[in-house]
Amino acid sequence: MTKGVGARDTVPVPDTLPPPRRALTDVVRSSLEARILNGSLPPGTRLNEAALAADLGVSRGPVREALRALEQTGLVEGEVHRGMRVRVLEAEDVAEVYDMRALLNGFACARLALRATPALLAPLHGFVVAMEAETDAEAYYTLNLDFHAAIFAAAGHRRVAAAYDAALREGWRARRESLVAVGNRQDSNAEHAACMAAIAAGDAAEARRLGEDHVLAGKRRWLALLAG
Amino acid sequence: MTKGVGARDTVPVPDTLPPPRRALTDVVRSSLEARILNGSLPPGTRLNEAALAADLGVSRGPVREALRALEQTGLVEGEVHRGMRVRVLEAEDVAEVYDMRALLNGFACARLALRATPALLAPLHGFVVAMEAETDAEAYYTLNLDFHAAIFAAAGHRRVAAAYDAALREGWRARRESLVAVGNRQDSNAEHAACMAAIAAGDAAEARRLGEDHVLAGKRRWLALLAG
DNA sequence: TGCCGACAGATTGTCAACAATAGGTTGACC
DNA sequence: GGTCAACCTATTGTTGACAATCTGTCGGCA
Repeated sequence: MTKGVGARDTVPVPDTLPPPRRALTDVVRSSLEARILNGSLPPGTRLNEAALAADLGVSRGPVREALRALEQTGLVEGEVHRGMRVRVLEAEDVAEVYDMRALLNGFACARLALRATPALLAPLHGFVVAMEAETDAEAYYTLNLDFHAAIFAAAGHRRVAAAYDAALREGWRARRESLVAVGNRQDSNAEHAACMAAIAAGDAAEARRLGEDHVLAGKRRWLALLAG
Repeated sequence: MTKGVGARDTVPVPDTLPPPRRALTDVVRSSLEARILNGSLPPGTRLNEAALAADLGVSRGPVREALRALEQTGLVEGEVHRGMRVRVLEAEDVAEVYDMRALLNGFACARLALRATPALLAPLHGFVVAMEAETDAEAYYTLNLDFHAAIFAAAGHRRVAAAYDAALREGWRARRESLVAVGNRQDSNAEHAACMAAIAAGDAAEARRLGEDHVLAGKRRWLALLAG
C-alpha cells in the first residue's frame, strides 16, 4: 500500500462485484461453482486438484478448501484418496430437490401473504408481466430465477431463502431443461400469476398451496420430459 | 501389502464402526463439531488454527479444511484474516431454525402417513412410550432426538432428513434448554402421540399439521422461557 | 486365454515454512 | 492528560515439498 495507491482507481474492478478483498479460497470456490453451474464441468467430471490449481494460478491449499466447502453444499463429492468429482444427480435426487423447493416456496409464499404491501408486491408483478411477454427461453429462465429470488427476499426469512438457494444450485440442470419447452413456460407463469393473486389477497393458506403446487407442477413437467 | 496378507483376517475391526479410514480432516471436523455441540466450545469462542492443530496433534491444513466445512453448515463463521469463531445465534436465528424444523417435520410426518406400515410404526410408538416414562431430562433429550431421527428415517427422504439434521445441529442449544422444564416435556410428548395417531390413521394432512405444530409449540415454549 | 500378483505413475493427504495482515502497544507530540 | 502514529506481535493466508494411497498396466502362470 505505497506507490500503488492511485492505481486501484485506474484498474476498474469487473464492475459486477464490489472488491471485498476475498481470500483465494473464495475466488476458487466461486470459479468452480460457476463452471459447474454453467456446464463447463459436467456432472461426473474428475476434479484434479493440481490441474485446477495450475489453471487458476494458485496452489493446492485454497483449491482443497474450496472443494471441501462445495462438498458440503452437495455440488461435488469424493472419497478419501480418490479425489472429488462433480456430483451426479440420479432421478430420485432431482425429485427430492423438487420436493424441497416446493416446501420452501410454499412457506415463503404464505409468509409473504401475511406481510405483503403494495410496495413489496409491485416489483413482483413486474416480473410476472415481463415473463408473460418473454419469448426467449434463456431470458425467461433468468427472469424466473430473479422472480423467485425476489419472492424469498420479500418473505424475509434468511434460512429458508438460503435453503432454497442451495436447492436451486443443486437442481439447476433439470429445471433449465424443463423450461426450454414453451408450453411449460406458459403453464409455469400462469401458476405464478395465481400464486401472486393469493399473496395479494393475503390468503396465506392458499398462497402456500399454490406456491407448493407450482414447484410440484415443475416436477411433473420434468418427469414428463424424462419419460418422453 | 506383502507378508501381511493373512493378517487382515486376524485383526478384527473395532466392531463399532466399519474401518472407514478417515482422513484427518474428517477426524478434526467430528471433534470440533462434538466440542461445539456439547458446549466445550461455547458460541463466540475464537478458534485458533494453530492451537487446535496442536491440541489434536495435526497440522493446520486439515484444521482449516474442517473449519471451512463447518462454516458451510453454519456452526462457525469467520472473516478474512480474522479467523473463525463459533457461531452466535441471535434470537431471530433460533426462531428461524424452529420455522425450518417445523416445515421439515411436517413434511416428514405427512410423507410417513402415506407410507406407514405397522412394522414401520411399532418402533416409533416405542419411543413415545419410553419418553412417557422417562423422568430424567438428559435421557428424555436423547430419546427425543432418536425419535425424530426415526421419523425421518421412516419417511425415506434423504434431503429433508439431512436438512432437519442440519437444523438440529444449528439450534441444539435452545431446544435443550427448553426441554429441561418437565412440563414442557409432557406437552411435547403429548404432541408426539397425537402426531403418531394421525400418521397411523394415514391422514397426511393432519399429520403434517400436527408435525409442524409440534415444532412450533417448541418454539413457543422456548419463547416463553426466553421471556420469563 | 483368462486370472492373479507385482510394479509404476499419478494423485491425494499431510506437513512445515514463508508472506501478509489485523490488533494491540508503546512512545512522542500537542 | 489525551490523541495519534509507528512499530511489534500474534494469527491467518499461501505455498512447495514430502509421504501415503490408489489405479492402470505388465508379466507370469494355470
